[in-house]
Amino acid sequence: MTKQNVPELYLDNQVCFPLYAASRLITKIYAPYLNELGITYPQYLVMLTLWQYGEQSVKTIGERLYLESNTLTPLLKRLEQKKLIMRARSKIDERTVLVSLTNKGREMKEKAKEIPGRIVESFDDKTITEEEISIFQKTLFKLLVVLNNKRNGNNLLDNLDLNAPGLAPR
Amino acid sequence: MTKQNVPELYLDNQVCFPLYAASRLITKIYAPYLNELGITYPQYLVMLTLWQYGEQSVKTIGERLYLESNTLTPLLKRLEQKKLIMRARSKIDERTVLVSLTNKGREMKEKAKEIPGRIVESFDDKTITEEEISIFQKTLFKLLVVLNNKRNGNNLLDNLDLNAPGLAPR
DNA sequence: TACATTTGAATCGCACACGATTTAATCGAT
DNA sequence: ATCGATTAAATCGTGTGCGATTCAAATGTA
Repeated sequence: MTKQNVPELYLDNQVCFPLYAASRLITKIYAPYLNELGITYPQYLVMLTLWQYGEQSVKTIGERLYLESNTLTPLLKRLEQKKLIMRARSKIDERTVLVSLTNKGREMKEKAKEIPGRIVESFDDKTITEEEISIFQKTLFKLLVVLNNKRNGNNLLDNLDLNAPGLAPR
Repeated sequence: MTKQNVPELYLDNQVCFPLYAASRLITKIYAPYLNELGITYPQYLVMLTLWQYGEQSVKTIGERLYLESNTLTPLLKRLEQKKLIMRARSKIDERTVLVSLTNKGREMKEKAKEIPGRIVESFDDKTITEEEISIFQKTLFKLLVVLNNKRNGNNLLDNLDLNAPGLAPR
């Protein structure tokens, strides 16, 4: 990508805006399904990390979702109000708040399991092939690594948690 | 293929979350450059549409950015306070509010022109090739079409404004 | 052991997003 | 021409995001 071709608006408008728009539209696709569970998309992501990894600190959740306490603390309080999670100071390190699932939170996982399938169904329109999505996902993943490293001001790939929900299988 | 491995979890967690995360990280990349101009990323997108198309209604801006008046009205009022735009009811249709650039808003374009190049520079790290980005952009574009059609509940591609900023060149 | 530094959450203020509703203007079928 | 339906903005309430700051706990170093 030479400077010459960039003049006005390549990555800028060709990628950044569509990414921003697609992200919002996808959240809207989830909304009706998540409404049935009574949670929002960001809250769903927190639940996903808890279902996958179990009890963990606010900081750890933040590293996995690329969010910080200023966003997570209020969000977690809302999940707590809904009796889906519990928050408790760690006995070992009083600075740390450990987040864990309640029974109600664990039970929600069963209902939530249907969601991915229902989302994929709604994309089953042959416009985009599975292979295309696969390639797309790989680049998206790389992009996330680059962006995350820019943000942290280093060149290590180590910073990306490969086990973050949705970043790697399993 | 067991339920566990079904591509279901695929689009869901493999694409949706990274898309959400990448979108936010990209906004953060823009922040320092936009700070120099005193505007936010969504405000920058509105300015882009005005620079590209000139005077247009709130509804039209919304169609181009996939936003509605509940988001745009307050945002436009902030741009108006900054003396970058003007808002005026249309004489022809009193329901419509026409948004246009002030001189200050027009002048900002010159400064803003540098931004795309500076953004692209920060991606010039060889991790992602130009071809990869090109393919990525194509799929992203298709995705946007599919998502937008889902949202509007029809199968026409016509709904997507191919001239939306960043969706197609020129 | 003191004590400055670092760290993890929380808090604060502002700006989106967006579902739902309201208001005013226009359209359209009779 | 009338009046119900539609349309464009605005308004309202809730929930993120995030930069900046605060606070308390833990850490490192003299």
